[in-house]
Amino acid sequence: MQPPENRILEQNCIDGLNALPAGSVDLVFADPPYNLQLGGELHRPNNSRVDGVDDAWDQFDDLAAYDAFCRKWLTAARHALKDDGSIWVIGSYHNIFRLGALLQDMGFWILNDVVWHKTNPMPNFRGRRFTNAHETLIWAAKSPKSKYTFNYQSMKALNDDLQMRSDWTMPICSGQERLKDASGRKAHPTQKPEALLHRVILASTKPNELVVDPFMGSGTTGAVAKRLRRRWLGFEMDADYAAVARQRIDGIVPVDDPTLVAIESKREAPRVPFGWLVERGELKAGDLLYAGGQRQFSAKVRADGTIVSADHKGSIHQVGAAVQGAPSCNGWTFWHVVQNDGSLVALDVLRQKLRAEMT
Amino acid sequence: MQPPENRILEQNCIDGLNALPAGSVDLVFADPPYNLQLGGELHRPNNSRVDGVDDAWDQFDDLAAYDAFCRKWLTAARHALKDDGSIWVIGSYHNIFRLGALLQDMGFWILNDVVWHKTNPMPNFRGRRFTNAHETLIWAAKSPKSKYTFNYQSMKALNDDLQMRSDWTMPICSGQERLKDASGRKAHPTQKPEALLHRVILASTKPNELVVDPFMGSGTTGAVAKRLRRRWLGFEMDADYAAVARQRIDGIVPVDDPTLVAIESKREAPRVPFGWLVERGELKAGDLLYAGGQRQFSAKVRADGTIVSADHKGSIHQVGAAVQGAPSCNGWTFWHVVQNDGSLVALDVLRQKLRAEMT
DNA sequence: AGCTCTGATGAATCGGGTT
DNA sequence: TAACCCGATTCATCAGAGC
Repeated sequence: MQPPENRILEQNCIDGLNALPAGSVDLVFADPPYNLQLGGELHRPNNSRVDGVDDAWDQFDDLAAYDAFCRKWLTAARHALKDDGSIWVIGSYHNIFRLGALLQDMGFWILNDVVWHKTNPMPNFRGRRFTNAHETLIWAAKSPKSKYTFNYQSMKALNDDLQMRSDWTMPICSGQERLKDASGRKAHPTQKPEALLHRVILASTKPNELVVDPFMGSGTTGAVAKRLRRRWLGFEMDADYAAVARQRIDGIVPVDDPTLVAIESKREAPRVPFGWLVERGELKAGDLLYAGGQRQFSAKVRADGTIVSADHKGSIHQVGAAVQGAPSCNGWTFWHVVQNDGSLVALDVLRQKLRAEMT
Repeated sequence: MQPPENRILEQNCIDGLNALPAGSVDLVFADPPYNLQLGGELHRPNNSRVDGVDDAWDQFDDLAAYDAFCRKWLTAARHALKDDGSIWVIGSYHNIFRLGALLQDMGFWILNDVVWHKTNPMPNFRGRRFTNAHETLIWAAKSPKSKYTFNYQSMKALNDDLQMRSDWTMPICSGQERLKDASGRKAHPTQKPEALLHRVILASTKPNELVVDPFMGSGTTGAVAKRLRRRWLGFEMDADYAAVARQRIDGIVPVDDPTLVAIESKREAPRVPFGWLVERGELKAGDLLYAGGQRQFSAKVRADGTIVSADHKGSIHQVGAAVQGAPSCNGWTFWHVVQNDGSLVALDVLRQKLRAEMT
């Protein structure tokens, strides 16, 4: 018996996966509900309202209900998966620990956790936490003995001939790629970027294998699978989402050679904030900075990377500008530190050193 | 009863934490061991994985044993922690999902998961997976209602005046910082970089607060806490590790000037009611305030520190929100006054002046 | 055509003290 | 306890208008 393929089934994925022939699927990619628990409304500092994910499909009574739901669809996915197949799940801190623990409890063998480092995340508007700037993927085989697929050379080639790491830098899905409905609003609240699925599918499947997405949503998995000449199957209970996804995937043209498809974002030269020099111990809180002829200006370094000079407090740039009465200042070239031999060296030199170590 | 402080206790942390007065600890930082073998011997996450595990039932036994162990020390940590304290744990994919799920099950409230992006990770020699290039930290409050400490401005300063994100780029601990034993070998297998603890402690504690590390190891937590003028306490059962850590921490010199490690929080700045500006004569009843482009909004100051704008009457915040039709407004930055030279200056600037005169 | 400026927006567990 | 009120808080990117 063959599983259905290259279709979206408007069906509960638990029933759908269980109905597939056992061991018929090469890869499962799952972007399940995250179980976000939003309080009231959230506003940006300019008072505009944040359009959060408060859809009914993301509501669960409690952690136990969420766990029970996940155990069911993971069990169904395990049934459908080949012994040498593998599974990817994606989530945030709200749910990823539930998913990871469940996978382990069920006998899956975690191969990697992968961090999607977002280049352009939404800020934390209230200043109460760190900017939530990443999501986590877990890649797991069905068992420790599984002969899972990993296209090592393809991944290395994608990464300028360096081993692909467990942290992936990519922008969120926006602009032309983001699907819109008739009224111009986003067609799906959590559409994933194609670059992410490109890397997942290229890493862990071979051409013509079957990729199944239990929560198809806007259809990114199907779109990328089709382009990369993999077979695919998706479950999506929401008819509107399913319609959007079908239309999207119909428009995809498979490529002749997947390795020719380059939709990866370039790596950037790392930014090095001044504070990192303090954290790293290149400078210590209390160290003195000098500037101007005859060391006309001086300032003291604080533990958080600000500096203090008489009445002025702030970043190296702010204080540099203030002591000179100038509108602006490049603190990296303005301020100097005394080296062991008594000579002065600009902060910029220390930054170069650090940057070299970080590439 | 006061907890012991600035010491390393060679004691099981479960007993040790339980013996501390309830609610006496401001911050817990834990780098727990990872166990895949029954029999009580614990292995660190980065050590080579246990080879003997090829039976799925062994895994389940090990996972259950590990969960039970973690539940015990987390329960003890919860006992010792203040209601408004917070906890950090660090781990890899082997154990971080167990820890995260347990924290949630026990009522902790996850604030962020943070990714330590390693600039120089160990490569994956066999080429069967992605290079394991990060570790994950979880930062959690004791409950959703907790008034945990987050030094937003310090973190922002540390990152060149941009919000600190949930992904932190740092090298692993090596070179001079890495502690060696008498024979030149590394003194501890999983010594954490001081930069990591610098950021953790600076983010989530105030000077002189108590930081406790249940698995002290080579003493990085104590070293950084001491340097940043926090009180600290560590548990370490291995006498060799404890000795190394004590010697290390003894050599640490705290930053000499307490103001260099102090936290500047705008939220904690002394409150200056708007009315004081009127009382002091900085503004007079009848003076006009302006806001918006082209002085779109205006309001008149009254003698009691309220303001009036057409139909709206009340505080600078209330009227600012009302004229904009916004849910809230910071009147200090919204409203401006005309200076002698005709330019506009925000009320916040006048407040700054007054605050400076009050110190 | 090309530039600048403005506005919109993205998986969000986003107050605290006083009365 | 609950109501009230002060007042702190955003980054990268893209679309579209305006020049």
